[in-house]
Amino acid sequence: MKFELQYTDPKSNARAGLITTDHGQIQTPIFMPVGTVGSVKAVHLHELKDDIKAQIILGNTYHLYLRPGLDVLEQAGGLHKFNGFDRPMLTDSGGFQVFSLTGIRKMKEEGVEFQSHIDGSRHMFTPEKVIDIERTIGADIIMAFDECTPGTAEYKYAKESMERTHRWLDRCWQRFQETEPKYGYSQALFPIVQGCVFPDLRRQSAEYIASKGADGNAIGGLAVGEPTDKMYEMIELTNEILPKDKPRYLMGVGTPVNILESIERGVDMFDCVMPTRNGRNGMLFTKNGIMNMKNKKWENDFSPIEEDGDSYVDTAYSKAYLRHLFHAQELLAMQIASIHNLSFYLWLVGEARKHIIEGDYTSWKAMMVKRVSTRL
RNA sequence: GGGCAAAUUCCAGAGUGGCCAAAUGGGGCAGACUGUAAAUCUGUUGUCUUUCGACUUCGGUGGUUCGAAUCCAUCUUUGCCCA
Repeated sequence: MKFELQYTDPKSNARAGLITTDHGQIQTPIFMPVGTVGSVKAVHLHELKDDIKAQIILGNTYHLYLRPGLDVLEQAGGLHKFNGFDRPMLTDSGGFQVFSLTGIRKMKEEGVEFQSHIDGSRHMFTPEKVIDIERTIGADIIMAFDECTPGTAEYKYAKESMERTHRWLDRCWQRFQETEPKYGYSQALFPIVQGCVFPDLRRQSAEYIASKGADGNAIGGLAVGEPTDKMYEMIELTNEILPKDKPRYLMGVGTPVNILESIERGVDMFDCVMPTRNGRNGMLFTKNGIMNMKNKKWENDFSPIEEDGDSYVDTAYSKAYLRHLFHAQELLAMQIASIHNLSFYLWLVGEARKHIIEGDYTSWKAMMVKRVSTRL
């Protein structure tokens, strides 16, 4: 994997770049749709590629390991062959599941013992095992196994957690060096900065992560319960330390505003379930603000979903029709919402890139932040 | 024509003397959702009031009772059975 830093905003830390993988290139800043179990929920391949114009999508180690399982993935020849998405992919390590599956997992120095949310069976994830699984899934970018520390953690816990994540990183790194890709194309391992909301821990973690000299670096443990201004503060001080010539990936973030603000602070890559999950639950993000499509106010509004939207669904369907589909619990509602929201997110980061290149990112961002956060 | 059963808040449907403005489900209205245990979850759903609370409501009418959605009479309507 290669990263070329193409433009840097003179007025902020925003950057535009180009990532090259064996499955193609990614223009940054980029938003990566989440496809946890190997599918971006409610979205077909041709919609994902041609309409949404996804340049890279995510998969999840924990979920794919449980189902369909490593045998199937290996027989398929990796996830790209299995799901048909022939562009770059990234796998999350299961570190987020360490955070989200509280109650059915046990943390140990060796790793994490999980109970499957599907059948309750017990599984042990160690850093080594996670790398092995990620080799088998075969994403272009694979994430180190970390603990996503809750944003509300106390200092003592946050420190211990961060230090454990660092030790796990060493083990991931070593396993990664000792093993080869399985399917004939290369893989890059991204380490993850933790440290919760504590500046000294964040700096310490960023320095440790930077010292690995990885092809790209991630910022984790944000948007997990801490105040938004804390999140921005952590991004800022982390990005002062992370190398400029490598892509920076802010994991799991976020709202359109979060993304615009983080781009300004030097983040290049994003992923979030928000456009798909919230979309399935009736929330649409548009250039002009946020709509809850289930609301009565759209009942008789036969205007297009979004007049100047970037996706064909925006003018193909009306607000009233989409509201009807949600009320009728039609699958099409979730499909339309997902396609719309992902198209919007990809449009947003694409516009951000244009404005970084044109040199007016900060003023454009200030205007956009107001527009996209309006409640319609 | 005769017999039996039933009528409850938007719908279905509990409730058979006070703890009932009335369970539960649906529907409606609104909210939440940030590396997806999420096509999920939460709140609310008679009127008025900021709260306390007040008022109206369980097919109609009239009773019994300190007190009725609940008991009695009668009427209306609906369903089932017999002819």
